[in-house]
Amino acid sequence: RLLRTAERMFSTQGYAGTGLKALTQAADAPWGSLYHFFPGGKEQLGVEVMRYAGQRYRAGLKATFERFGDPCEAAERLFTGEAKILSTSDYRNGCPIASVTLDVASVSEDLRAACAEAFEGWLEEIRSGFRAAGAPDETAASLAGFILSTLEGAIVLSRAAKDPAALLQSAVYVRRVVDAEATAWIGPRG
Amino acid sequence: RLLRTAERMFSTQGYAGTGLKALTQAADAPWGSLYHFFPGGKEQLGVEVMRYAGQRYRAGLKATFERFGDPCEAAERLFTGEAKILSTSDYRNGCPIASVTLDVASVSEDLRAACAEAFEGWLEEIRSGFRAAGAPDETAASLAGFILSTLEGAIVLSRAAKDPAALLQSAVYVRRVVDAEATAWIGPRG
DNA sequence: GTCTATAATACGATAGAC
DNA sequence: GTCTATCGTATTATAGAC
Repeated sequence: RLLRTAERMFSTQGYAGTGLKALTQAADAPWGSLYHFFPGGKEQLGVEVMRYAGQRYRAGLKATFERFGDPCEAAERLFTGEAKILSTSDYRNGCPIASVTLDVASVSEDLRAACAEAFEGWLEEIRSGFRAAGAPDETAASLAGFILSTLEGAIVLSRAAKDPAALLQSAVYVRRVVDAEATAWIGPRG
Repeated sequence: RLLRTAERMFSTQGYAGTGLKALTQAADAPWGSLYHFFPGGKEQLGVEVMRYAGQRYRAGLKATFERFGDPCEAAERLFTGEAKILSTSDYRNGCPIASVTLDVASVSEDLRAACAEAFEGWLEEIRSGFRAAGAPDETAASLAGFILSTLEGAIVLSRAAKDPAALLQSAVYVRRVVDAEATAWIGPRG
């Protein structure tokens, strides 16, 4: 339960902005239990939260790509889905990995590596979605990097503006890119 | 000088992770001068840093678009240029606006608005770059949102992985998108 | 007016009580 | 083993000395 609460607080307040005292209070957990479960302190907590959130979102990605047979449509849905999530949560429910990355990438090497691993898992999931549709390995890899980059950046812009415009604009162009690439391996649309 | 130092520290450590004491120490400024220049405390400092950094980077964007007559090439250079900046700074020199946004977008309304204004200035600069080349207003607007989203997200992924791959992969696809769009308003390449 | 010293508080971490 | 009380430090903010 601490992990789940920490994930939410990291995504809205960042890593440095989330106090351990406030965390235990929000999770209705006693103060000592934190250092019982995480003897390594805040850094260990952060690493495990990155792992936890990484797996959770990765499962969501997998579900999205399995739900829509066409990976191109799945990619578009990532953007429109996130737009809905943000607008219905008053633009608070962002990406915990991105928040922690920008806070600590240059401060804690362990945490940076944990963030990188979480992102890598997402990239692998997106890659496999495109490979399953017949895309070559290299194409799937660069498409995944492009899609996740655009998605993460659009979340940042949308949260700053409290407006899903960036996500919706990006959705259109990303869809266009993946559709165009798809014609290269499945032939002209059909 | 405080603004310049704070911009750098925000971009590497985030807003919450940057202590005012460490800031004055890094800027070789006495402790009291901070509250002399910024009576509103840390929040006012943050707002003014966002303004300062927003204008600085906006000038850089303008210079890039003016340097390369073709806005499509300018857009691509934003990515390759940032890739060089990151790799030569050991992936520390990220985007201060994005860092602060993810730290405080849901905590301080004033700071969130300042971040949004900074991003909006960049978007306007990119838009004007494309409008100058003949793009319709709506096309320029959605292209700008897409480009800036992808750039910001690619910076996050690159910093986490300590690898410019995300930026370079994104550069290819962004270039492809803007080139394809350009044919719609200037006719087939030439 | 510009800076040093200090106040009040919250932080992360560690003891010891049950 | 699980939780409460406390420690030392760092934080932001405010006084008062020059």
